[in-house]
Amino acid sequence: MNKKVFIDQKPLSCPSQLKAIHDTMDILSGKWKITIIGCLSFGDKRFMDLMREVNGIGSKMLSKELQELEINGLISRTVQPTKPVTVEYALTAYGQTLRPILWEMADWGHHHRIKVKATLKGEVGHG
Amino acid sequence: MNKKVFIDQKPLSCPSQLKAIHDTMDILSGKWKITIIGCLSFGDKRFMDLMREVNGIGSKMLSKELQELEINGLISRTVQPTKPVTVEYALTAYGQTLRPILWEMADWGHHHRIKVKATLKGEVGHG
DNA sequence: CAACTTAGTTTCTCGAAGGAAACTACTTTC
DNA sequence: GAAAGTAGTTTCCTTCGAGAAACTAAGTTG
Repeated sequence: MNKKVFIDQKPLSCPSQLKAIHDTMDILSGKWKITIIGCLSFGDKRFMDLMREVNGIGSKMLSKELQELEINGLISRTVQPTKPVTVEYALTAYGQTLRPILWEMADWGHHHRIKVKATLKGEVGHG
Repeated sequence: MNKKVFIDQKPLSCPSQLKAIHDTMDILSGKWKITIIGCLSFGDKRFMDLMREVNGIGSKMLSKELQELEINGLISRTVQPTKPVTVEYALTAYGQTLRPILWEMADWGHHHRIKVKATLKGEVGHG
């Protein structure tokens, strides 16, 4: 668990590391994937639920993003034998393993916002 | 430091968290940013060094990606008074704060690769 | 059988991302 | 003064990501 003590000193550029980072980025890329994952982190959702909750998404994009997430094992798609048929999407246990990454990114993004705000203020006062 | 004990239970979808994650993703997006950051994590580099080391990049893209990284404070650009003038790019202390994210992503991407390989083997043996 | 719901797919379109090659501008070396 | 090295910029072109709207398909209700 104190692997980071070492990690923080090392360069992060061995080609295999970069490839791995890019793989992760690719899987999370696309305008809606992270929002969808976030949405499903609250609990299972059906297609129409996601259409309503993911603000601004169209059915084509939702369908495409869900397919990609499913192919990568991050979410599961279960057809329920209801009438009419409904489809339940859920974060898989594997999808949950993204949490550390997503929290690190949320954390960094939050700090970045604060830093940018501070920089702007500094520039206004200065120039 | 054991914030994660709590974090791992919570959903990650409060709009502000998602916004922060997307901010981070945007800053790291672009085909070459991560490779450039990785490259600079070994030490300072000049424009032509990066052209040589970042395989496949063109001068237009390198210039553009460097500008964006500089705007976000992740790298610094220093004109050296040599003849002919050279320009040194370096990871800033702020750029270094991306390390935890990048290592989490490298880690996850590595595990994902192993998992995908295992899945493929399983499918071949099975069907 | 018309209207509505669920869960998508298809088509058409536009703008952004990215690449190749040529060009700028300055300086040193031969 | 031509060639080569520095650090880019500009132009032109192609491809990819994404959106809007229409359409499919199956079942349900009145």
